[in-house]
Amino acid sequence: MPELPEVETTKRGIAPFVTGRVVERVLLRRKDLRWPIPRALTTRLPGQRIDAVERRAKYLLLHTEAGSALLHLGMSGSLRITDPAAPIRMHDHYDLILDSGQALRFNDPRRFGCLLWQAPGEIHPLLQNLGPEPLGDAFDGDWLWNASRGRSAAVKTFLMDQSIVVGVGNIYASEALFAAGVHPKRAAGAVSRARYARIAAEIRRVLNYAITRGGTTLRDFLAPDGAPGYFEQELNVYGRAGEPCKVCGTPIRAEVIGQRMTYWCPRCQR
DNA sequence: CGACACACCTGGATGC
DNA sequence: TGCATCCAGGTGTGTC
Repeated sequence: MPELPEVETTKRGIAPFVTGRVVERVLLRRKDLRWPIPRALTTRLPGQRIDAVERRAKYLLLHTEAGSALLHLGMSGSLRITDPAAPIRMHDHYDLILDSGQALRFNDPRRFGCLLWQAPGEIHPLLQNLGPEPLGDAFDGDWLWNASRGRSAAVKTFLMDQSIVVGVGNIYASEALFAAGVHPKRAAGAVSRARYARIAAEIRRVLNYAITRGGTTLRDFLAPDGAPGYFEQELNVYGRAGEPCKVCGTPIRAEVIGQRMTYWCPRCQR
């Protein structure tokens, strides 16, 4: 799925087309994705103007006076701006039809994404236990260091915990740890304050750089204009098992850590 | 509370 | 070519 850079790319892609537009109609082609789609999407959203688009963690929020549509792309979801009359493709699950004559169309083969509703003045339960934004001011090495004391889980698993810091998924956790020179299996609680400063800085740098490249396209992900992400060409370790490290030439290792395939250079990362 | 296994779902790649 | 198997960008839930 889309991690933070892909969701941010999606946000930037749709914002100019949906901000200030009125949702004329919500067309659902199925009644549930990961969870049932609440009635509010068809009873409250139509007729509302989208005042702003926000990304929080890997979620997107379309804010209106009556409440906010809460979207998640799951593992394989993508949003496109399209002509509502454009042919429906396999796994096109819903359209938000706008007063501009265009539609925001969601496609998601695996249906791990969701479409939910947040009432005005409320914070949806899914957003309540999230850690800080990695590109925001509340996130730094000291935050990670403090949060990690006494934790025995692998540092890579720790970084992917959305209650610690949001937006870092399986690709960027491996990439940031490579950039920081930290072995992904090291216990989170055994990583020094200085090394967390480096990890935090590399998370920021890698995410920001990936955003400038339009994210990473491994198979499904496309920006709302249909463009793939180009960060794949910049991956140093993810998906490169057995290939030489771009820094030292040592074959990249791969192993499942915390149920997710993890990649690292055994020489550059300690 | 933390750590971990599992579940959800489809499609593409791989191997026989 | 056909079929079985494995793997995939996430994350809530249940168990210990």
